[in-house]
Amino acid sequence: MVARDLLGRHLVRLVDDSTTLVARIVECEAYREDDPASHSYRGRTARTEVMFGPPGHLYVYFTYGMHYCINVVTGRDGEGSAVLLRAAEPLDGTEWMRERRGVAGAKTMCSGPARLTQAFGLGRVDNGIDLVSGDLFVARGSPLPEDAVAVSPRVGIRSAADKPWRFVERGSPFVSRPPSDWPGWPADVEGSGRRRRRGGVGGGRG
DNA sequence: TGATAGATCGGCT
DNA sequence: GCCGATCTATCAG
Repeated sequence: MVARDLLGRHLVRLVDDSTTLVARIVECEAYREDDPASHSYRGRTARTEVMFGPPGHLYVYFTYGMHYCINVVTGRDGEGSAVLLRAAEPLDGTEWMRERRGVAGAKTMCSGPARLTQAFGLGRVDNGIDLVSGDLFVARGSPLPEDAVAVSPRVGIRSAADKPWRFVERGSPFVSRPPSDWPGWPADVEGSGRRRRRGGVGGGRG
């Protein structure tokens, strides 16, 4: 599975001659065309067009009115599959990221899909860029051994929430939300914390 | 045309 | 721990 294979690899962006951003991917989620939680589930639209394009491209989407998230398109041309990059451990270029993020701590620098996107200075304009020939790409990094990978249900979705298509590095402090089966994190997924509120979000227009 | 849900984060209590 | 901000696509009528 591609999503699992991305863990431990390095996300690299060449900003300019003196600045290179490197972050080690510690958390990601798989989204497929036949997956109700995926943007591509309802078919090809102008927004999800990139997802259906050839693999190795970047799919950037905007959500909740204020956040961008980045995905790596994995499916063949015409297939709407992608992997959401949820969290990473900053390795290099952290000062540049810090300016972008406005936070000091490394732990919260990239610990969330929107945070990671912001830290790398990515946005809507980067939607559809080529991850092979451009200045943003995924390097080999250090692939994780099998026993270092934890699998859990995905975060923040209602449909297909039972699908264990979220992959995280076991024990990493840089993940967005530790899975419920980690020691010291009882029942985080279902019980406490962020329940999806209802009725307060819709209707907004800009 | 209007209503609703959504792969979130940060601030305030 | 809870709530607000604010854009986009889809569905219903």
